[in-house]
Amino acid sequence: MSQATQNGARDPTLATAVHRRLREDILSGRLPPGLKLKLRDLAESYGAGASPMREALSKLAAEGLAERLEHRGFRVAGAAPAQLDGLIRSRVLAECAALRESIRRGDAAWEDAVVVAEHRLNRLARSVDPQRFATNPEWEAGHLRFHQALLEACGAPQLLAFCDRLREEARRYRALANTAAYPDRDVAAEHAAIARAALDRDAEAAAALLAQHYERTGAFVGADLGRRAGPGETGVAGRRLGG
Amino acid sequence: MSQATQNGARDPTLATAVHRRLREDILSGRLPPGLKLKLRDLAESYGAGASPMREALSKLAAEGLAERLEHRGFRVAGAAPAQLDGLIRSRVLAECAALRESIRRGDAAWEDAVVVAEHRLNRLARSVDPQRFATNPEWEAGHLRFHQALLEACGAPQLLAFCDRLREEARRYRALANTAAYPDRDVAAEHAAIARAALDRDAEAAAALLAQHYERTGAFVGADLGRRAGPGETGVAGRRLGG
DNA sequence: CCTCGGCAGAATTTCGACAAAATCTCCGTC
DNA sequence: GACGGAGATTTTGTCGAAATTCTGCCGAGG
Repeated sequence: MSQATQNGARDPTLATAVHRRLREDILSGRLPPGLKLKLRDLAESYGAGASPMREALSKLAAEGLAERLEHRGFRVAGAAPAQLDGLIRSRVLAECAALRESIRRGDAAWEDAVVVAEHRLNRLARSVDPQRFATNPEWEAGHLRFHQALLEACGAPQLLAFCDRLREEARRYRALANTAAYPDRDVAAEHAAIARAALDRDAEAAAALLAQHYERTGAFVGADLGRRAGPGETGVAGRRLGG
Repeated sequence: MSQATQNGARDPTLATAVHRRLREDILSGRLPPGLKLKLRDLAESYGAGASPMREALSKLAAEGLAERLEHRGFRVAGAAPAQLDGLIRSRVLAECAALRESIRRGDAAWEDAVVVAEHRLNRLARSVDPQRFATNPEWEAGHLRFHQALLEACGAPQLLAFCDRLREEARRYRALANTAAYPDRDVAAEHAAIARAALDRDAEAAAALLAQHYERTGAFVGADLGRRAGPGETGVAGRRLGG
């Protein structure tokens, strides 16, 4: 009852609360790639001691969102275009494999879930403002659910968890590039095509469409990222904390 | 100079040393699935304070080798036959996807690496004792290298890291089942067939052979595991630390 | 002018003690 | 005899300080 605030008293332990906040700050791009994460500053900034902070950072490092340098602390993971390439490739390979298996094993309940997820996604507006593009959290959640539903029948929990992790990393790159709406694209149509192919049990077509879906976004984000950072930028330069 | 012992003073920090030892103890089966990991006992047992121990456990939980129960500490991850199924399926899907891409992208250097890895593996004895089966660490390392070499040209670092993690989890199940040599199998021939198909750029055949390679081992291990635990065993029962 | 060695300063890592939560025990009651 | 609850015990989670390690700087030497 008293857990009313958005992220207030929901976390049972300080370490998990700090982990969640820190992760959100990295994923949203508020903490830029390569930033040195000084324990003291963080502890003060997030209002926690060194122990929970350290634990949160350690977990983040295991998730790939931070890097650990022994005896030299932590830093936010780099985000160079080359790394984005590897990420996209990992995503395409992992998700296509999961999708193929899902199509092979999926039953009627899986089909229903895919249909429902796509329907709900179509009911939501991509942007909260019809004039200027501004991401709609509900649409993002629906989008996530749709892609999860597609893979869910593959029967490989670890692989699904891995796909979730890669999805989050990809979200970070999107936030960093701050790419607005993509021109010349009809994402709803792409989703519809993927769903149709999956429900038709056409694994090859569905995988190809899904791969295209991710590679297109990756190309846009990569171009924007490269434009900002310039060629040769590693994304791990030693920037300092801004606030 | 003083770093003579096998795993003695190599780790720069206590937390990483404890993490390594704890992980090895879980992977080798010395710490059985579902075991409650009490912080005090562990700290005493491994000769470290609570902070490094906690950090190691947190990392282990992120890797999937331990489970975290908020305010109730940690326990060794379960190892039920059903979980093994999911693991094998994840492995087959992930590694086959990586192998296909590796075959598609691999250059001459990749081919060389595969040939060399297979050759070296064949030069090593599977068992240190020709009479009674006892795993040869060198063969294990060579085996690991061979499978890594196969996938290495896929250009997806995250996916490769994921495959490494799944390989370790699989090793844990093998250790738990303590399966001796597999009857009616010629692993060297299986490896040779996989390598040949890969070098011939026959992605379908190579993936099929690799999948068979893992599924066979999985079936043996699963059978042994089921025989020990009995049907319905969850593998997360609350056992206590033995010493 | 450039390089090397050592000396402060800062940061990370670890320790031991404290506070909060969960589990267990034991007793009274139905 | 079984159930439920209050208190004691155990265990986890957190804090602040000490020890160890890294970083940057300054001066001596080539």
